[in-house]
Amino acid sequence: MKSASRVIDAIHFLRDHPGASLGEIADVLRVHKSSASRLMRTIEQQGWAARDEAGLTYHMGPTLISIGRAAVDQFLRSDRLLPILESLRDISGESVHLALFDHYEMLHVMRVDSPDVIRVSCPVGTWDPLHCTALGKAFLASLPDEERRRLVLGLKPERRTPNTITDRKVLLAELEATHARGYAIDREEGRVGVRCIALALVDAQGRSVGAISITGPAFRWTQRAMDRVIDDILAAADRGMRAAGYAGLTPRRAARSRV
Amino acid sequence: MKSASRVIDAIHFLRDHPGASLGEIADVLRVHKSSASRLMRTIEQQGWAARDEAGLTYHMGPTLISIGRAAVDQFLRSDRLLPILESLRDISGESVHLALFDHYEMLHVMRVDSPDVIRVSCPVGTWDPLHCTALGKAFLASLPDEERRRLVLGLKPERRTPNTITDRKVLLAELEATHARGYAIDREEGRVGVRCIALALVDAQGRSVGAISITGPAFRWTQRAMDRVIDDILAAADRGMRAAGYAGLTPRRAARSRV
DNA sequence: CAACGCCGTTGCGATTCTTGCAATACCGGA
DNA sequence: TCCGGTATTGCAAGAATCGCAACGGCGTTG
Repeated sequence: MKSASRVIDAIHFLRDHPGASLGEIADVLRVHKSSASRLMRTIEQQGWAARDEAGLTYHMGPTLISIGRAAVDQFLRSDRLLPILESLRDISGESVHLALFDHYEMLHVMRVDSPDVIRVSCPVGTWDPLHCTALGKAFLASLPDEERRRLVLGLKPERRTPNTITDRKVLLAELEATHARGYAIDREEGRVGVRCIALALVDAQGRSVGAISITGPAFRWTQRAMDRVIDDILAAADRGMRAAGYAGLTPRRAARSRV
Repeated sequence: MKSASRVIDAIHFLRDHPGASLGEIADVLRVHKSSASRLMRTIEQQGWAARDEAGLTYHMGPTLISIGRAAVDQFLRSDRLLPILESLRDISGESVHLALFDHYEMLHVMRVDSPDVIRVSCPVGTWDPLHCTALGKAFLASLPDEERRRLVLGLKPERRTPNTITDRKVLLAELEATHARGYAIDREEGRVGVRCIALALVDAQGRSVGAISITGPAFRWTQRAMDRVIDDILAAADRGMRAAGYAGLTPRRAARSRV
């Protein structure tokens, strides 16, 4: 099924290279210019690509906006992720959240609450910033270097608590550490009294989609408490993500989970 | 370019029929089940489709989430829509906003301000509800009947001002009138002292993407003021949208603009 | 001013990829 | 165990696609 892949490859290329020319597209797809011309015309007619006035450069078409919207909807209705959240809650005893990257923030879309009377829970549908949450840091850390830098340099890391990282350079270093560690930690950086760890959610093609966080009150969800369960959490998350058709943890993270 | 269209048709079908089986997909695409099987496998490998555990039903894949996100980005960076907003501002003298439908609200993404010292302007990046803004009503009115009903019946029309429509049945009737009229009117339903008219933005394939509104203070942006420029506005919007690769106004609206 | 280079588009024959069929494999229920 | 319902695979026929070469538009250059 070669030609089907070509359509998808073309859209992916347009995503990463807005304003590409026909020649570039033909080059990347390894086809003749004439074939690329015919292909792009078809895609354009379907509204999945658009050209500038001159007809020389291609962009993603507006119809893809509604595609993405529907994809988020169906993603949420899918019940394949809930078991992951539940298993992480059972292991940790704390609330578990799933958030997607959306408009430069993390959008909370799914939640499983801690059974404890004292618990932390963020309403579904609300947004959290990237720089001061474990969710955001896990997501950022999972991105390719270039994209991560672009995002970090584009945001304004405003102070939320005394622990908030407000310097972009420090944040980038923290993201390096997060990447090496395999999971993100929020040490009361977004809200006083709240601590989280979070794991990036990466699809089978390696694209970062969002993150899953385990959130608890700082007096209980201490470093020691995290250390006690982190191996189980990493193992369970890796299993669950793979079972749900995602990439699972990266080799480095998986290595740690094998300890 | 038949096979390229097939991929796109398949995704569109999955959007409208989440959980479709292979048989249904083959049926819609007018191909043999075996071909559909091979096609869907390819799409699935690319992350654009996903199956349930049993492998019997298909859904949109998580990778499409990032596709949609990038499409919004490129949509905003495109400068083909700005001229439309500017021309509408010049005709009306009021501020013009462009919003996309996003998570059951209208997301403001582009703005051109009125030159007047007294003006209304909504920050880019903020959301407005569907039921009490011209943007939302124009978008809803442009949808197919079934989808419109589904959306309206799903939302909670909370009161914002004395003029807010809080009854879903009344709202549906208002949307019928909006559709017939060709543009939406907000009579201080969202904010006291603010009036708007809005036009739906529909892509070349007939999919509603968002809306464009012209917003002014109620003392100046009166029914009489609107009547004075409405024909010019409709004509300019129709021209501009078509030039930018969108559907332009519907025949009914266009008919009015020919008056 | 004409020739050139660069870009995207079109007509056409060769070929590659895709298709539909039939057979196979799988699962659950009778 | 067999049946009805799925999805998948091997294979030959066939159709859609490909690459080529030629064309037309546009800006630059000699």
